[in-house]
This record gives sequence, C-alpha cells and structure tokens, in this order.
Amino acid sequence: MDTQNLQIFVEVMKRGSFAAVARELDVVPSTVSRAITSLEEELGVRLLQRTTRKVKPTEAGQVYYQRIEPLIEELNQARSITRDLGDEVTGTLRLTTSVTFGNSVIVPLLPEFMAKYPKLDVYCDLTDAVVDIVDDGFDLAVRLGHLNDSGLIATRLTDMRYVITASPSYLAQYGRPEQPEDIQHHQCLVFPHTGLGTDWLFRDNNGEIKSITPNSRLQLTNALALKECARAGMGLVMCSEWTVTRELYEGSLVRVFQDYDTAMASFDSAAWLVYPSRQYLPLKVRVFIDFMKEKFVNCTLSECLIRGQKTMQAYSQADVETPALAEDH
Amino acid sequence: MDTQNLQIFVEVMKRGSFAAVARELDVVPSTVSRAITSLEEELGVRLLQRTTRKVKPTEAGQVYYQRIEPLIEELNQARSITRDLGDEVTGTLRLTTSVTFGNSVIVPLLPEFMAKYPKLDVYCDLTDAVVDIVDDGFDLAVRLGHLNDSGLIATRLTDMRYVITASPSYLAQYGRPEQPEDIQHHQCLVFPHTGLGTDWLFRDNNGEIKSITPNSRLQLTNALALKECARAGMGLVMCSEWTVTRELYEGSLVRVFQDYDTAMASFDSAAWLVYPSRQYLPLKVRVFIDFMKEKFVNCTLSECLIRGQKTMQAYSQADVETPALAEDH
DNA sequence: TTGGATTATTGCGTATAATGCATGAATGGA
DNA sequence: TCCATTCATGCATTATACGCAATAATCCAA
Repeated sequence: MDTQNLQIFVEVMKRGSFAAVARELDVVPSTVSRAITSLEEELGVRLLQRTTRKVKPTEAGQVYYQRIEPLIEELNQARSITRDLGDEVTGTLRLTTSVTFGNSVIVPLLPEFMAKYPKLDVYCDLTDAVVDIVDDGFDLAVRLGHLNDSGLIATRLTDMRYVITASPSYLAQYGRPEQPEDIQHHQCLVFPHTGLGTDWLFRDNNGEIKSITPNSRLQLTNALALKECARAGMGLVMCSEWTVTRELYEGSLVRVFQDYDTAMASFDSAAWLVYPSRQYLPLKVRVFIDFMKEKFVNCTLSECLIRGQKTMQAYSQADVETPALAEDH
Repeated sequence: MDTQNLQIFVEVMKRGSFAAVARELDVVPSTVSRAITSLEEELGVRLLQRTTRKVKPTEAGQVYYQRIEPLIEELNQARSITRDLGDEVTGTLRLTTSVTFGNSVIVPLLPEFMAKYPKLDVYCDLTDAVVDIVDDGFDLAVRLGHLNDSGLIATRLTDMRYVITASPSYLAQYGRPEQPEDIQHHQCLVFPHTGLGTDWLFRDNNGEIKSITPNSRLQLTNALALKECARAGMGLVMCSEWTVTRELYEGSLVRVFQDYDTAMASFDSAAWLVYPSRQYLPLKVRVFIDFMKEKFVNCTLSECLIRGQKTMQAYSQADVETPALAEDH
C-alpha cells in the first residue's frame, strides 16, 4: 500500500477529476488513473465510478475515503512533528534571491547560518529572473518590493525604503529638484520592473500621493549599475536606501526629495521570504526563516547590512567576492 | 512515503532487530536496513541508533512510533472494511485440496460457487502432497483428518467417519473378521499417512480404544485406488465413509466391524477449511468459507457428496472429468 | 582473551515498477 | 453535430527496489 496512491485518492475524492488532480500534482492523468486502479485492485473494490468525463465515488469509495483522509492527515502530521524533533538539520536548502540583494544581504549571513547548522548545505541561486519556486525546486525565495497574490506564503523580513539620490556634480550642474514634477525635467536613471511601469511615487507629509513618470534615457536592470551611473553624474536615481548607505555616508551621492516618502510601484515594499504554500514546512526552511527574522528584528536593512558585512569578515576564509561595504565603520 | 517502510519500522520497533524482522517478512536484512534508512532520510531524523548487533530507538523514533503504529493499524482496518464492502468478489481464489476429496466433494461444488461469484477465478491445486499455504501462496486449503497445531486457522466443515469394508467375494473366501485383532490375520489395504503410522483405531460401545497394526502387503496413497483394490477382492480397506457410499449402496463393498467406531490416527477427524492466521481475511476467502459451511450445514458428507454431483451435472458444460458418482440416485 | 557466529551496512547488478507519451474511445457542451 | 476534454491503456524508457556478496563490528561462549 503506497501512501502516494492514498494521497492521490484523497485528492480525487476532493476534486472529482483525475485531470484536475494531475495538474495539481504536476503529473500526467494516466498516473492518477493508474494510482486509483492500483488501489482498487489492492482493495478488490471499485472506489470510483467513472465515465470518460466524470468521476463519482462509489459507496465503498465514500467509506474508504472517510476512514483514510484523517489518517493521511495524521501521517503527515506525524511526519512533520518527527522532522522537527530531528537532532540534525540536514539536507540542502535551496534558495533564490536577486543578485544585488543576495550579494549584499543574504550571502554575508550565510557563514553564520551554516556554522549554526553544520550539516545543512545551501544552494543559493542569485538571479534577477523571476523564479518559480515550486517548478524549479526551491525551498524558498527572497523577494523584494510588493508581493503579488501568488498563492505563496510570505514572511516579511524588513521594510524597504526607496530614496532618490544624485551626485553632487550632477546637482551643481543641473540644479536641485524641488518638486516631484521636476523629475520630468531631469535626467533619471530607471530600473524597469516588468509589468509594473516605471512611475516614481511621492507621498508628502499630508499623505497626498503623486505618481509621476520620470524623464529617462537610461534604463538598467541592475541596481548597483544604476548606482554607479548616478555616482558618475548621469542623473537622479531611485533605489533602496540600503543600496546607497555607504555613498550617502561618503557624500558621493546626495539625497534629494527628503521631504517625501518615495517608492516605485508601491509604498508597501519590503524584503520577504517566500515559500510554497505547503502545510508542513521542512525543518531546514523553518530554521532559515527563524534565523533571518532574528537578524532583522528591530533592525533596519542598512544596519543589518553592515552587521552582515562584519560577520562575513569574521567567517570568511574562501575567496568569496564581497560587496563594497567591507571596511569597518 | 511508503507504508511498507512504515510497517517495517513498526516491526523493528517491536522486535528490536533488523534480522528478526527480515526473517518474519521473508526478506533479506538489507531490505529492512534500506527501508529504515529511507524513512530516516525522508524525515530528516535518525529513528534508530544501531550498532552492528543492536538496534535502539532514538527519542524521535519513539515519538514517531507512538504516532505511526495506531495509524498503520487503522489503515489496515480501513482496507479490510472497504474490501468487505466490495460489490464484487474478484480476483483469484487459490485453494488446495487432496486429490480424492477434491475431485469428489470440492470440485463438484465449484460450478455453483463460481456462478454465484462470476468475477472470481479459482485456482484449485489437487494434490496429496503437504502444502504450505503461506509459502506456496494459497488462500486456503481443505484438510482432512486431525489437524496439527500449525498456527493456521481452521473452520470445521463436517465430521469424517471412517469405515472398514471388503468385497463380498473376499469375505466369502477368507471369512468375516469379528474382533479388531483379526485384522492382523487378514489382508489389509493401507493408506500411509506420513508421520502418523498406520494403526487402525477401534472404539467399542464402552469407549475402550484399541490401536492395532493391520497386516498389510499393499499400501496406496490414493483412497480411490484403495477402494478399487478392495472391490477387486484384495482385502479389507479403511477409508472415509463418503468414499464408499455408492459401493455400500450397490453391495460391491460390505461393511465390517459395525459394532465399532473406527478411525486412522484420530477419532477427531473432520474435513477442515484451513487458512493463514491473518487478521483481515480477503473477501473471496470469506465468501468461499461461508458458501462451504452453508453446503455442509446439517448434512453428512455423503449427502453433500450426492448433492454436489447433481449440481455438477446441472452446471457442467465443459469436458470436466467427473468422479464416479455422476448418475442421479 | 580470543575466535566464531551473527548483525547491520553498502556496492553492484538485475528485474520490476513507475511514469510519460501517444493513441483511442467516450462524453458533454457549445 | 462537432470539438474539446476526460479517462483508459499499450509501449518504451527510466528509476527504483531487492537480493547477492563482501565487509566491518559486536557480542557471547569457550
């Protein structure tokens, strides 16, 4: 008796369709058909009457389902509870994050995390592509910005604040923008978000929000590249505060529009940990989430960034390329 | 998650030994070892600490076992109950019976039984060899005589009476035996029961039992063959009453020692249905047992025999070889 | 203390089972 | 009436399960 067949049976009873269950479980319908047939042969009972387009449970199917379904739930729960008892966090945690945020925030925290769980491997995919966690076999993703209602579970790590900056040389030459509308008459460096447009949002002290399309000749899909262009005097750039913490400190970039809250696409931006809506979370995922939340408690992203750099220095032995903020302030 | 692995785990927890569980389940120890390892990998938890000669559950193993064991029981029960609900008796009933009894009693009942359960196939092995039901994959066996305490479950079908008969011509020539001891001075045709000896038992009206070794030059392992030899005047034969019902009626064999109960090996002889001591009986076995018990209720074996012959005639269409009692009386 | 029997582990090879592909029959809705 | 979709199934491929054999370790008896 294979519990996979039992789980398929339970799903078919719930959905009344082989094809629907096949799509849900990402198998072909013949797999579902054979699972049910196998179960029926084992039981010597027809569980489901089916025509070519309909599935209807038999009385025996109903009886079996009533008895099996809670058992499957309990089996899954027993498995989850026992996993949590594990005296070892093992396996490989597969996570994906954006390149910049990954390099700057996530990767520097990995040495401490992996020291804490010495038998856990980590596979971290740094990509700015949109990754489908379930399809591509990831345990979780770090996502920035505003989340779509994608059916995934998200844990908020920290708020993200966007700031608009420019180099002093740019401001000396072109003047300082004062009103949000001024960005239509400045050179702006834009990060294009697929499907979201490129409007910059301004919210004043009264809560009034303006959404303005910046004048732009240059769009780059890499935040660090945008920052470097801004430092070179090519225009205004909006990016996450943590990205330019050092430059603001050094003065190579200067904040503008300080009287406004600014954002792209949404003021409700944050760094999120996103994972599939599975009911029983693997322990390795659980401990990673707990670790990250602990790191971000009562801590701005920039503070965490700097702390992460220190940690990286303390742990680092391999020739891991580190972001610019490596020195101790 | 494979419930076979769960069952193995439960057994290992009970027995504390891979090797013992392997013997019980008739697999090699590496199969048990891999089942446990597979489960541990799936859970990310060590369930059992083991040295090369010892297995001890971990705390996690205990927790998991406490939760799993009742679920396995309930899964098995759900399976059994659902099997019983089957609106169809399907599959193949595999049974084994002795050649003579099978041909005379069991086989003639099969047409009616199979008509009643049209989707059930029957595989009937007619053999006088001692068959191991479990090893040889039978659902049940029909056994005659006195049962060993073999751990199998037995349902009594009908008592078996043994009688001693001879042909009139033999008696005319050699005289009629009067006392049990006389069998030592007659020619006796003997059915050798492996491991049981060949003594004939006599119990008189006072309940006194004598066990006497008959004089014998001919031993045959087939009751019908013995009967034919007796009819041919070769001597006394002890066999089941049902075997010689017709001959007694026709007068081709004559009963002797009528004042005694007679038996081989044991007076507690019967026809039994024997099946493995499994907890949940397959429905096909259940219905066969019920069918046979119904046939033998308030019915001597001989009466059932004759009724079975009539049934065989009514149903028979194939060129199935039938026993001698084919005519209607 | 030593040796032998037994246990658990694991590499390897083979056989079997699981799964997807492709096709077909049937059904229901447009 | 036709088309899209569903369920069933033969076939081929791939993955898995299992036994064999060898090894290391352990425990018990001499």
